[in-house]
Amino acid sequence: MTTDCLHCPLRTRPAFEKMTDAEVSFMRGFKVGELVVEPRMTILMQGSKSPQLFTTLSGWGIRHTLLPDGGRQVINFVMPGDLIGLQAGLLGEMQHSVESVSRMTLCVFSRDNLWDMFKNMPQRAYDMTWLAAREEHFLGDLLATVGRRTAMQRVSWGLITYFTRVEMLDLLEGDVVPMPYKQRDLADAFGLSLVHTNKTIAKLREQGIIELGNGKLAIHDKPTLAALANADTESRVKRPLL
Amino acid sequence: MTTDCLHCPLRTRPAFEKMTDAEVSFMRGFKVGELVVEPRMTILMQGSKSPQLFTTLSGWGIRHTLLPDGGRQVINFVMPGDLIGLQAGLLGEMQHSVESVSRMTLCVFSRDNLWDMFKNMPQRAYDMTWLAAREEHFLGDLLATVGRRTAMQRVSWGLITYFTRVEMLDLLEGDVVPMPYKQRDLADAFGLSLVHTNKTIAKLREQGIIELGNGKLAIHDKPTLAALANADTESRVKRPLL
DNA sequence: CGGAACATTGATAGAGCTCAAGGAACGTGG
DNA sequence: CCACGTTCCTTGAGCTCTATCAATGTTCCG
Repeated sequence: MTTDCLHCPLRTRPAFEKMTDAEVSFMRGFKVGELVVEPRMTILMQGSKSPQLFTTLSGWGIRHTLLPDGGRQVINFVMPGDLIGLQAGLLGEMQHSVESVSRMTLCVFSRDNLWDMFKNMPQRAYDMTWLAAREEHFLGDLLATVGRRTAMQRVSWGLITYFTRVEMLDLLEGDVVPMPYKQRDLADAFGLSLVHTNKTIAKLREQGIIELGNGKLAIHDKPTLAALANADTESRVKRPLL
Repeated sequence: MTTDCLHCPLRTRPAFEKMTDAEVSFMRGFKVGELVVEPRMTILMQGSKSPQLFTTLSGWGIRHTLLPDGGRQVINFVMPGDLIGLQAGLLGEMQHSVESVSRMTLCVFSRDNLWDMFKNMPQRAYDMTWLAAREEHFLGDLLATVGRRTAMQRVSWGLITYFTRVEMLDLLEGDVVPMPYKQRDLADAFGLSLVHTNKTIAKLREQGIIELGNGKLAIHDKPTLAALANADTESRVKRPLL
């Protein structure tokens, strides 16, 4: 029992651009199935040649790189509406792994149909490239954070950025958003040790700026957190959904 | 006096995929001009809405982000054949700046013709998306380096990666490649201070592993450098040229 | 010859890491 | 319903890697 694109629960959310009827019907054909994965499973493996791409229908995941010596760098957090596997689809091989954090439901697309899309539905192809460019933008921001910010700035920046992304998905309740990620995940994203991440979070908590725990993140004092982050405010534009 | 795509000096290099006649003639129409910039000039400014994309015909540049407090994170090194301004072309606004390091010659494309390309030359559109995915891959690797490697690993990884990229452009002479970037640029790429970068390079030099200076980089002992880098070997595939 | 840009080196301090131990929350089985 | 294991979070102590500060050297150009 899979979700028909016609009744896609994501499509109508404010974060996403409107889709034309032609696009929706194309996507119905593009979608070859649905995949449900349990928490902490590997969806795509670094180095693998997956024949499939996915769009996250529900749930939370992580994209990360594994270094030869066992180190782990989180590349991005995966949320509903996010496309994954573009690298495998285009380059032929994943350069990082994708794992589920919560239970996830994924729309499955076949790599073989990608070229069809470029040929027959250029609007969708354009959207896909748009998403790739946006992904690159995110990565650049994270790189600047990890390369040039202090621990306090990294954590502040990371939490604000995360908060804003989730907020746009309409998952905000008061000043609280879901936070399924563990401190281990955050540390690996910010390029910090687990211990130091924990201590930095503790400082923010003591000052009453945030609350974090039990699968929730609350930001009580956003202006202060933003100031600590040494960041410009993100522009919020609608994005296409694939 | 601009270069006709028909006689493009890059197209035939081993790093790039063959182009069909139809593609070449399309590119001739796509190219609206040529731009020459002197060293250390800003080509695209963070936050600007450039109406143009560029492909580097010759010369060397840098993509970097500027933080509000003055910090600078180098995102990537720009070499001949590299496409720049994709973000401005698609997202409408640059998220990082691009500056020249040496004198550069750039092929100029108009953003307005991008959609034409997706509509009428899907093969080229596909190639562009391929490039975007590859760029994302580079960024992910750099992120993992900056986030999870020690200073010695970062410098080793950075020099090897740089060397390999340049090598593929057919610019290798013995074990020497051009290195127009200053230690300041390297430090900002690796997320290290200038002083510490200098001292780390000095160590590699003392051990006879590399030579660096006077606009050249020589790698005398690649296996040792690779071991120090804690990295897997990069796969070398041909890439499209836009 | 003087100045600018870049590279090098030494001294010192501090941010963040590692190690280690304990606490809290939660599910499972007896 | 309690004991126990597992996973995650928290806190303290000590140390190391890297940043910062400061000075000197080098190269090149006008």
